[in-house]
Amino acid sequence: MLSIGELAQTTGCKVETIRYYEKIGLMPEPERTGGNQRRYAPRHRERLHFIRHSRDLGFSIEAIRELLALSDQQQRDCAAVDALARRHREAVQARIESLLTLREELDRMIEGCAGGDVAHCRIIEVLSDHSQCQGEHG
Amino acid sequence: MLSIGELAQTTGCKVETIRYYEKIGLMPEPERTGGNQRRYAPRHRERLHFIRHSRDLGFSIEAIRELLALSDQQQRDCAAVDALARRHREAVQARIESLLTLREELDRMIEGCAGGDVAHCRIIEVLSDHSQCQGEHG
DNA sequence: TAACCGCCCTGTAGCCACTACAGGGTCAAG
DNA sequence: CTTGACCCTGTAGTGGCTACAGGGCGGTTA
Repeated sequence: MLSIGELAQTTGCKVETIRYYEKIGLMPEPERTGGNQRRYAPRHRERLHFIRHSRDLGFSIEAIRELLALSDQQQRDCAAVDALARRHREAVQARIESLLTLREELDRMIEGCAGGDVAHCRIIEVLSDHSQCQGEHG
Repeated sequence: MLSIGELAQTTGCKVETIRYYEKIGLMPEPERTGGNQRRYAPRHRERLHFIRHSRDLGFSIEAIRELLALSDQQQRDCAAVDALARRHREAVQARIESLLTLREELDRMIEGCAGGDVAHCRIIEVLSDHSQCQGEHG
């Protein structure tokens, strides 16, 4: 049985975050010592690993809640899991595309800056006026 | 002179957001009618355009605060503006790279899923175990 | 002039996913 | 038995808004 600090260390998760996951019902309530301190069994460690890894892969708390519920129903078809993962993949893809557009606009803006004083700064000028951008962004 | 609703319409910014920008000191306090309603001059519209465009380009509120302060000092050298823009560009670049890594892991995970039941779902398996990932992410 | 209705006002609370305290209690080593 | 590292609960803060509640204003119509 692990204390919350030990669990935190083995999972790379902060103590406060573990308590937070418990409060929002993502982590089950662990046993307690006589002095009211949490003591975790291996299954808690596995679940926290699952949560942390999913978070690192960008899944939202609500998505993880669904994934956990699905992973508890071992005999059901995994189509719902697949759909969730694909939806998230598409969201990541969209974010990448919008950041690439952004980077282009930033590059154009920065390249345009030839030094000198603020009154003639290309960056300030572009920021004031979106029509000087190549395309849409944001 | 524009009412707050008119200003919102011409800038594509919500009314609440304009009031929020005023509260945090990003927008200057406008004049008021006898009945205490805000009335905006053209310079407010320009400033709000600057703010919105900067936000769309991903600058943080604090960065915009600095950019606005710098753009008010027309005769100073624009090196500080340039540095701010470049730093932001690098942050965007880093974010893109981390999302690309993420997308790769998600793709590998999704491709690995051959259907069937949750007990044998590759996605659930990888989520439980980071060592099955190619590299670091998150 | 009164009524109407859409707009405006302030202030507060909520969103996400944590993080950071304050003010106290517990556990294990020495 | 004392020390000090850890743990407890509860609340408030982060960024950048958004969404009310409960009231007031402004301009048009009757």
